[in-house]
Amino acid sequence: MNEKNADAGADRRTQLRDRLIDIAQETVATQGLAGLKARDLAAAAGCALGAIYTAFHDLDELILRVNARTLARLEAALDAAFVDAEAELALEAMARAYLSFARKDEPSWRALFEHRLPPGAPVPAWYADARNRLFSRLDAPLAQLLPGRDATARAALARTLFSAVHGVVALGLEEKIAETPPKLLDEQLSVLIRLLAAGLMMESARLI
Amino acid sequence: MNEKNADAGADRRTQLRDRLIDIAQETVATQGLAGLKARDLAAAAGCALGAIYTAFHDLDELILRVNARTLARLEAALDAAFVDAEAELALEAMARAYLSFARKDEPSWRALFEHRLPPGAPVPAWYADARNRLFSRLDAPLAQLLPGRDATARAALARTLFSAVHGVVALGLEEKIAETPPKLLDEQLSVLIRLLAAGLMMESARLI
DNA sequence: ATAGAAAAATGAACGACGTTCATAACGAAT
DNA sequence: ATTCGTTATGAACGTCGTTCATTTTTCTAT
Repeated sequence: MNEKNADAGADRRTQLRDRLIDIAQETVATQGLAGLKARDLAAAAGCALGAIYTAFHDLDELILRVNARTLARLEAALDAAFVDAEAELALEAMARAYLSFARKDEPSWRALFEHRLPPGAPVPAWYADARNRLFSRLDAPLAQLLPGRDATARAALARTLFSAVHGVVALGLEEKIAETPPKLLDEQLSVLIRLLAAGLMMESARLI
Repeated sequence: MNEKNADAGADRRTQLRDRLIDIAQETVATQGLAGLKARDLAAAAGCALGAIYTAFHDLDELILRVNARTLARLEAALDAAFVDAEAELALEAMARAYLSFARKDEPSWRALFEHRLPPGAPVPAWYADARNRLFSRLDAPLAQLLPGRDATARAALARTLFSAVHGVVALGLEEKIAETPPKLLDEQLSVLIRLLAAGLMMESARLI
């Protein structure tokens, strides 16, 4: 096997991979994770059923790729919302952006948390990286609110705040747990940010 | 059909229902929702495969029954943790109890949020009642912290706080999203409660 | 150009799943 | 003993993800 052959093969495989991810992304966006079926996917991609398994080890791997793209879009949404003003405003803007993203792309967003790998399967490093980048978006506002804290403490705090916002959004959009009217959910998020920001300012005062 | 027959039939059916729920509960507790299989369930209950569908319309209905029991145990755990002392202490105790329950009964707890009904299927009223009771546990501490608020506002706030705690616990235990070391997760929860309680006290001051 | 070897694509087949339904087993009344 | 309405049964169905023997394509060497 010479170089040209290897490249051609890798190229074809890469093209198929991308096409499958594109289609799967669209399917998950419109019908949710449960709507993703190997046979439909192959039909939509115009390839054989077995071809999917030449591009990916299994559907879980494909789903992780789709989820990585969702994470990237979520990152972009948070970045777009970031306002370089007062920290509480920035935090509120990003929380609103998170809720807005979850509402607009609910099936894709939900897929991030619905999907589970088979027991014992390790999380691929490239996926762990993608989700870790999410939390770091809160670092700048937190640094402004708590100039005294070191980076490690800030990172932990970023995770805590992100998780709290996620919880309000997740349960708020979860009709089986707590169907929350949209207006009330907006209000809940505002209240949460207000309470947390007030708490952070007291922390800050306590440190000085 | 006379009364005795009808009663006997209903009785047998009820017995089978309870037995199936018992076994499903045990299966979910040890192997998670994904471990619940109709054939294994029938084998463990010593009944025919089809008998399951004489007791329940489908497995979703059975899962809702299992989840309702989990909700009841969670309620009991929160009640046991409730301390009738200072509000912040009560809130922290209940948050810890939530985390502790999720850790101890992780597969069952996870099943509460993993399970989705088929699209368009309404949430049964008895299930909605069971989950609504959860939030109300926070009402007493909140009434202490914010004596000025009416019951509706308190209920909304209870949902917000519960959701925030849930978010920290859910993402903290979710290895695919953010594997958090146990000690750090304990710490995150403490910080969250501290921040929220501080925020609530400022709200309270602002109202007076 | 052509034969032969190597690689890749194919889709029928497999096993597991939830659910259904024709059939069998049962019990009560005659 | 016979009938008849109920209930239980598990083989069978349709769907799913995944595999792998076979076919098709692609490349190499003559």
